[in-house]
Amino acid sequence: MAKNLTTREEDYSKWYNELVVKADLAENSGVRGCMVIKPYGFGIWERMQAELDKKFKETGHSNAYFPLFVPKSMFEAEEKNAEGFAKECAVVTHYRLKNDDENAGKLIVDPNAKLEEELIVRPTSEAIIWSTYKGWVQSYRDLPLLINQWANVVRWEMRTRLFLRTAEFLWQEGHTAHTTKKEAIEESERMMNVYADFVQDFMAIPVVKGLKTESERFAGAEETYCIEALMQDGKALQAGTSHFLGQNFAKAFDVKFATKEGKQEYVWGTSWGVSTRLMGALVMTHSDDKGLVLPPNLAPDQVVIVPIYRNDEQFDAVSEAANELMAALRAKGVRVKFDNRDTHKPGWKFNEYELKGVPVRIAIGPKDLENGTFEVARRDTLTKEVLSKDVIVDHVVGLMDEIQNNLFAKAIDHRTTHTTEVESYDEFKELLEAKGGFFSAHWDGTIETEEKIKKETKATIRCIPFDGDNTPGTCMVTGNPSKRRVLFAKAY
RNA sequence: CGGGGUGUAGCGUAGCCCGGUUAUCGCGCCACGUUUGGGACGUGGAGGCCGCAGGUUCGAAUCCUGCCACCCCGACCA
Repeated sequence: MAKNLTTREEDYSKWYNELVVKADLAENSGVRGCMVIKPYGFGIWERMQAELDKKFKETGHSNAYFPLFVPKSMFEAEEKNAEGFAKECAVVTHYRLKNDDENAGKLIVDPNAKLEEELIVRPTSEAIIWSTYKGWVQSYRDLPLLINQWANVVRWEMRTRLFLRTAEFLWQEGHTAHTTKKEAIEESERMMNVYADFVQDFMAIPVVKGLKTESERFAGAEETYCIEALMQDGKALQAGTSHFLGQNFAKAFDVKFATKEGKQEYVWGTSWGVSTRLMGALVMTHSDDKGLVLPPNLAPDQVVIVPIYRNDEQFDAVSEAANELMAALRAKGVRVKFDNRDTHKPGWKFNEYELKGVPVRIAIGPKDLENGTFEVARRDTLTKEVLSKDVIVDHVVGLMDEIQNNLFAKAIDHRTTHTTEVESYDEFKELLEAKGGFFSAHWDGTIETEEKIKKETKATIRCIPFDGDNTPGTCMVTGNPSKRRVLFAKAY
């Protein structure tokens, strides 16, 4: 393992790539664009899953699982959605290999084993799920249908980066069906709020809730709700989306229900998802030049205890104190690891756990035993203090909240100082390059203007914020009337 | 998918232009000893289809062709 990370200042994107690999989150695999998520990275993802899954259950959803493959004819049933994903679909055309007669030991695709109908590897599951819902829904009594699935999906991306954009990624996708438009819209908004609460409270990442413009909307949706986060380098990252699908999929897959009055009506749908991309957001929001910084809620190990000793007697004495402390902390619900490996020195371990972002490190040595103290180091502030036996447990328990809150506060502060209200297009262009971040500006609401801005500056409208400034004004580009300010940024 | 770059031990690299002893160095790894409060030191050792496949040549890490993977810049995207 190399000793130092490239700094964010030197090369932000290199820093990110190195950090993800060196902190043991993930690595590239022998398969183009596909990553291996390593145990440490997967441990963090599992914590996200557990919390989200709990929230989904609390809001009435149940998990189910649908197939990885979607027959082409089924996939293309909802035209807009199919078109939107067409360019990035992996397609299965054959079902068998055979020995290559001209090349001993090699296999070739058996030309006689061509599928009658190609199978699309799901880039998202609306098609297969709605074709299934047709059989599940007959009456208003079957509604609402509130289903979530944890799955992998494949989108054949040209340029990939670990977690941020990979050809295969893990996510959850919720798919619901409702009797009324109002109920479906409420569901879309509810799930956007569930995501926002999760990302802010659990991941300590502040987000802006809003609505996507028509051009940024999910293909096949009537409306896309989103949460947008701002990374340390001033680029925005879409952290989650929730779609109101109207009756588009119901009509495409003929999902109708009998109302109380006995009339046949199409159901109203939603879908919503967050992915392993959140891992990228986590890294780019909190981490520093020394490595990963994890909020306590997500850290697989919240506290690590490092023993310091010169001989077996000291090790035994220190271990006893460590085990005692570990038991006391665990009793309070803190996830603690005692690193009693004799194969690495304390200094090596200190660096290792800083790289891996463990929130709190406690060192115990002979001096501490003598004085009845512990050395406590915080990963978020990189500060150390010596605490007495009597207060250590309460203090560390308190640190969990304190660090979680501090990380969120720091991220909020970064976003506040990197959100700029601009009045003119010149000012926008200048500050976009000089400063980056979010820009709150007036826009005339047309696709043409949005396109022009995107072409000229690479910035896009991240969202029309819900809690933004709703006072009318004039578009910074055309001078035409604008109903409200929208949020611009360069995005991942 | 277009342009550019890279690929040599687990990691980082020298050598490649200008083909020719046993492929360089550092980290890591293994053994033993001394060490242990911020990435220890000494001694000894192991580890290489020079990305893969062809070709040119008496001879290829080095030259040529194709392929694969990764990185950067575009187009596309969560």
